[in-house]
Amino acid sequence: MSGWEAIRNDVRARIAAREWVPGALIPGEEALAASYGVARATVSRALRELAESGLVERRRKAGTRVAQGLARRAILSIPVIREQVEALGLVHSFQILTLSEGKAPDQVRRMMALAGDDVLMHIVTLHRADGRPHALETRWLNLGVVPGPLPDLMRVTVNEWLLQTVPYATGEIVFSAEPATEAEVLHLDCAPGAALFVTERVTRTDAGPVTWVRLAHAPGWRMRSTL
Amino acid sequence: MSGWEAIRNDVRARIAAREWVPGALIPGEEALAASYGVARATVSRALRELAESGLVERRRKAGTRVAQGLARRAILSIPVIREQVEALGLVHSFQILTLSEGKAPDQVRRMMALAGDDVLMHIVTLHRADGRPHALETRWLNLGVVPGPLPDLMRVTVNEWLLQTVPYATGEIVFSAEPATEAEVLHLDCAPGAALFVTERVTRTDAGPVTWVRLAHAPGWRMRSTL
DNA sequence: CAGGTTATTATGTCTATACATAATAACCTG
DNA sequence: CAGGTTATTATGTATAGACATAATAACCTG
Repeated sequence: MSGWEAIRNDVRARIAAREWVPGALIPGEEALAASYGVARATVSRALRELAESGLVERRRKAGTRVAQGLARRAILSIPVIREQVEALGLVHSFQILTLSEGKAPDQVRRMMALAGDDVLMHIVTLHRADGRPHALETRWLNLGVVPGPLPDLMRVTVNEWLLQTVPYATGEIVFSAEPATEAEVLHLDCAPGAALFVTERVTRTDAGPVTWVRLAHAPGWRMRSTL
Repeated sequence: MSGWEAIRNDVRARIAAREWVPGALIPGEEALAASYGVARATVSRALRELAESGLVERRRKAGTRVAQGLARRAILSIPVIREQVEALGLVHSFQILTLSEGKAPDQVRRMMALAGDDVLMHIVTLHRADGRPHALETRWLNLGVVPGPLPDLMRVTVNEWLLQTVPYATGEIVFSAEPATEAEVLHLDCAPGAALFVTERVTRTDAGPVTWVRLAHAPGWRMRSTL
């Protein structure tokens, strides 16, 4: 363990041990540096990490204090479905159910913040794990902002292709629980109204909105993370 | 915008512009430092941020390359329920339905990795937003590892008290969609089997597992994040 | 004393330099 | 040529020193 990590852990431990309670001011960088026998930059690095993880709050002149911000933070890794499935030791396969062009529904157009009445590509894909239905993907793709031609959609999923092609994109993601629609009952092979874990995602680049996708997972799907 | 941020953004933009495609090696820190006219440490800081956000991967001697790791990362902020509710402009209130001591069910004991047959405190709380049911919280609390006496549970939620008392804790969190149980139907005022967004969380300190909590949100709840 | 100006201070950033470390490439040697 | 040793290299960490910045505290001044 390198020096700044040791200091970060020590500060963490002292906060856990309630040596410094939430809201309290902890010693300045200079003082800590002296007490640990390191340079100020090293302490600074340690405290910066703690600030990024939300454990302390830092303000110029005011100093560093233990956060009483009542939030925990979790970093979610959102893998592509293939990796989700393969992580379970299962074989991933997929099947395109619909592939057409048209005007997206108003709700989708609003979430994508689409201005004109652009024509989007509409793709519905069923993902399987060891042959059993895993997730139903409904996607609208803005061909105007993706560079180059579409890939062979039989061989590679749109999502994986997008991650390669538009590697840096921002966006929003929403998680919810929704009762299975008729199409989902049919393709995911579940009971009508079954509780499905649904993620909805919009991604965009500077050039404009790229895609909107809704992923309905088969019943029993769990998304986990450490905090 | 400070220097290293400008460099981070420029590198980001050049990746977005496909000057460097996924998998490609980008120039070394020294070369970039020279081209931007800054010190190596400044470039290093910029690239480290990009590595932390998952856009590039760095390895000693091998250099820095654009990630083809097919995952996006999202940072979830998990606020306390009161803040969730107040963020919607509603008034939060809560009501303790059950408060007892006993042995937790095996499933909970397993998730908490409890060794002995410790007695835990069992607390069921109904949270309301503007008087309407918002979430049903089922909690097991390990009194052995929390310091000091319990607070006045009529005035402050266990969760907020824990965040103050045990500010640094690790844990796992699991999100899922589940059909409403009988108790949930009753207290959340929803249809039998309605799709509920459920979060399950275990937190622990060095001293041992602190708490296990299951939160079933009323239908329609959405959790959102940017990526 | 209210309101504005100035000093002070802790963090934020940057520099140049040095050495550590991990991973690869180049080199032997049997 | 296989297998192990050594050199090389890009990132990782640490250093002291400097200046920037934001926020507070102290000080005037009317």
